[in-house]
Amino acid sequence: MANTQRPERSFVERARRAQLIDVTIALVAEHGYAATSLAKIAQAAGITKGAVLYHFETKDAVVTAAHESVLSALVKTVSDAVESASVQDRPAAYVRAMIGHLRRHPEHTRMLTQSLTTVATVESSRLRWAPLADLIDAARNAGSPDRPIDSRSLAISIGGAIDAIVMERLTDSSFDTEDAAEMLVEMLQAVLQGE
Amino acid sequence: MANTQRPERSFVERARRAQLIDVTIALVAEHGYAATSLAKIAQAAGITKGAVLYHFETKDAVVTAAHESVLSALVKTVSDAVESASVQDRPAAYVRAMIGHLRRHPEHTRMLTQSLTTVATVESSRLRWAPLADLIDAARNAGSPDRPIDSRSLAISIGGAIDAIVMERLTDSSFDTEDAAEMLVEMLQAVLQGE
DNA sequence: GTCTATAACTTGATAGAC
DNA sequence: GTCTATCAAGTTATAGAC
Repeated sequence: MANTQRPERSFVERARRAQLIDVTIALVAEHGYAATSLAKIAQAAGITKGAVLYHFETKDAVVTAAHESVLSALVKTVSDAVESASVQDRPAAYVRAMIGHLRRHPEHTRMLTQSLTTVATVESSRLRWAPLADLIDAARNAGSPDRPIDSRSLAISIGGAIDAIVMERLTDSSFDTEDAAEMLVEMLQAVLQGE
Repeated sequence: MANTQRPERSFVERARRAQLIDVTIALVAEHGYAATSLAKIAQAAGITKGAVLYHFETKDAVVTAAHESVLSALVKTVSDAVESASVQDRPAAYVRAMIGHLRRHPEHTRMLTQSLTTVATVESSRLRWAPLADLIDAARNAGSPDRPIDSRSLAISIGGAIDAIVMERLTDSSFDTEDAAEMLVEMLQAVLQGE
C-alpha cells in the first residue's frame, strides 16, 4: 500500500526539515512543550518564523514531526530487541530496551512523556499498552500454567513505571536506570510466574 | 510556628478565591495546562482578567493555588488511609487510597499528572517517591527477613504505575481501576515478600 | 523555490475608574 | 476594596520580495 503523501523533496528541503526537527527536540527537552514557540524554533535554526512555516504547514506540524521522529526511533530499537529474544523473555526485553534507549537519548524523554499527559484518545492510549500486553499474553501461554492475569492492566502499570524511571533520570543524572530496570523486570516476572 | 502570610481575607474574597481555584481545576482537567489562560479563567468565572489578578498576584499564582488544593486533598486522603493500616499493610493502603481518590475525583488527575512532566527539581521529585519508599522500608523491617530492595526505585515504579492507571481511566471510563489497583498491590507484595 | 516583512490576534500585567 | 479599560510583548500565520 503506497503512502498517501508524495514527499518528493529536494535535498536542501530534506536537510532543513531534519534540522528543524532536531532543534525542536532539543527545545522541548530543555524548556518543555509549552515554551517551545515558533519563534524559538526559528531562532535556534537561524532562520525566520516564516521560513519554518514554508517547510511545515503549521507550527503543530513541526512538533508532530519531531514527536514522530523520536517515537519511530524508540519503536525501532525496542522491536529489534524484542524480536531477537525468546518468547518468554520478550516482556523483559521490552522493558530493558525501552529504558536503555531513553537512557541513551535523554533528550527524547520529555518529548514522549509530555505527549502522554496531553489529551489522549482511546486508540492512542491503546497503541501504547497493546504491544506489551501482547508480549505478556504470548509469554504466559508459552510458559507456566494459565494464571488469569489482566495483561492490559499489567502493561499499563509497567509502561507507567518505565516513564517514571526515565523521568527520574532527567532530574537526577546519578539515578541508576539499569538497576531500576532490573527491579522492574523482577517484579514483572514475579507476577507472570505466580508467587 | 505561625504562617508567614496573614490571609485575613473577607468573606467575598475567600469565596472568589475558592471559585477561581474551582474553575481553574475544571479548565485544566478539560483542556490541559497550556490551554488554560488568564482570559479563559476569567471568562469561566464571569469576571475580567484584571479582576482575577486582583485576587491573585499573578496567573501562575492561580494555577499554583489550584494545584496545592488538589494536592492537599490527595495527601489528606492517602495519609488518613495509611495511618489506619498496620505497618505491613501500609504500602498497599497507599496504592489503594491514591487510585481510589483519583477514581472519585477524575478532574484532579490531569492537574497532578501535568505537574509531573513539567520541569521538576530533585527535591520536588523526592517529595513524590520518598513517602512510599519510607512505608516500604518500614514494612520490610517489620515483616519478612532482610532482602536488599531498592525502595527508591520501587517507589518510583509504583508511583508511575499509579499515574498510568488513573490516566487510562481518563481516556476510557470503563477501565476498572480497582482491578488494576489490586494487580499492582499483588505485584508490590510479590517483590516485598521475595518470590 | 526559498525566505523576509508584515499582519492579526492572544498573552499576562498595570494604571486608574468607581 | 473591587473591578474595567488599556498596554506592551508575545503568539501563529500570510502576503509578497527576491
